[in-house]
Amino acid sequence: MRGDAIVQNELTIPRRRIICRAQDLIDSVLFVCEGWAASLVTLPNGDRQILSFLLPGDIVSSALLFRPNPSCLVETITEVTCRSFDRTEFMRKATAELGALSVLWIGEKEGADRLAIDLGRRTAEERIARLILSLMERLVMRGLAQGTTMDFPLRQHHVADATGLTPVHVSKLLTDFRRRGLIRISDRSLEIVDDAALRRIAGLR
Amino acid sequence: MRGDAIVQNELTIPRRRIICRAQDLIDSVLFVCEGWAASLVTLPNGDRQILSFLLPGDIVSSALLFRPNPSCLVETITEVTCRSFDRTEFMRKATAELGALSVLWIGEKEGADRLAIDLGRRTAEERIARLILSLMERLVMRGLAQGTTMDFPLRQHHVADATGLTPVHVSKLLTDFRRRGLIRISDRSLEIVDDAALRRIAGLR
DNA sequence: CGGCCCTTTGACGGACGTCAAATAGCGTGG
DNA sequence: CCACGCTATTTGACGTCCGTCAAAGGGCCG
Repeated sequence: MRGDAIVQNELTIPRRRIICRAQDLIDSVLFVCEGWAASLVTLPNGDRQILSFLLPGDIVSSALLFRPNPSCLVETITEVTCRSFDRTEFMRKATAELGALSVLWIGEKEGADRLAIDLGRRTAEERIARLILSLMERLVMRGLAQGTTMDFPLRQHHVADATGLTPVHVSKLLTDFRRRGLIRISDRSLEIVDDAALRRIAGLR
Repeated sequence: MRGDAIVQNELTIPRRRIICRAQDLIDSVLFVCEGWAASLVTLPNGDRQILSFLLPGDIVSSALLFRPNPSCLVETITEVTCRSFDRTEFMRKATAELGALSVLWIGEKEGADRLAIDLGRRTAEERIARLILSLMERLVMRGLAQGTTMDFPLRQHHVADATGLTPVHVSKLLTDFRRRGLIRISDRSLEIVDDAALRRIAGLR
């Protein structure tokens, strides 16, 4: 899935900005190069559910590979730079590599299923621990973190929106995590101090 | 995606039986012809989360299109008959029709996202109402229900496993729905008596 | 310095879970 | 057809996790 030849352009988006809406018509495929974003849904009552965080290297809504209608809102968290490709052009090249596409597909589906399991069957503590660990793991896999410390641009309301909780409860649990010496947060950076304990809470052996 | 020529065979599975496990190796693609099944995950503590119900016409785990490892357990609810196709053979034919594949893909992803939203942000009442309405809708689309009445082979523990609730709480809410004249359940069949009210509860205008 | 957003903290309430016991169905075998 | 046993469902009392509300600090930027 090398697409260097068909780069449409590269663009930079300020933080807290909407990249695309569910009603938009988008004829390009976007990949995040730097920064964090989130794809999410907002309910009539104003509640928000973040479906996934987009980190550098992620595709913005793989549904856009197949049709121009985004399935949900995508919003930047930090400033984001990304590359856009013409959709039909991109798919002409990608079709040959169905394998790479299927990896994308399966990865997204597994992520969505994991989220459902967390929200359906785990406590607030478990959900937050799992969120932290999964973000760390994804960043480490991409060489963007060393294993115990990572950039952490999320506000507590992002954590709340991702875990199905309220910002108030997230605050209580995060300060509790800190008091128990599990993590350290300062200056938009998060350090996992007691990895084993955090994994135990997350239900990972 | 017509595959009549490559049917491997047709098989019948009794109710309450496991079709495939996450550790299995399956080199065929299965489609449900009759009956209901569920794909689900079980946690170490015994909790279960149903990720989707499989109705006649559904593919059993579309991940199996691309690799032989199921991502979760699939279990029959009623007796199920299904058709199996050789995976590589099936994909050879399907690759030409990327459009049909993408419809499958997007449908599954949307289903998974809807589930996460329900579990993260909706009350027990809303979740159950939405489950009933979505099952009805899917059956009607396939001509398997007339719009107000459907076969309903689910036990309350299935509803609980799908909505992230306990069987006890599901029982209380279902009897409440019945007392309020919203639905009628008898003899493994469910009738929506007050569709408008049920939709209102579900948050669908 | 003032305003805004974010975080923290505490008191309180409600939705849902847990536990337990009673009842109802349902299939099996006598 | 009845007896039995198992599994589902119902119901009530009670507990707890998490939400709501409100107020009081931080931190950052003009």
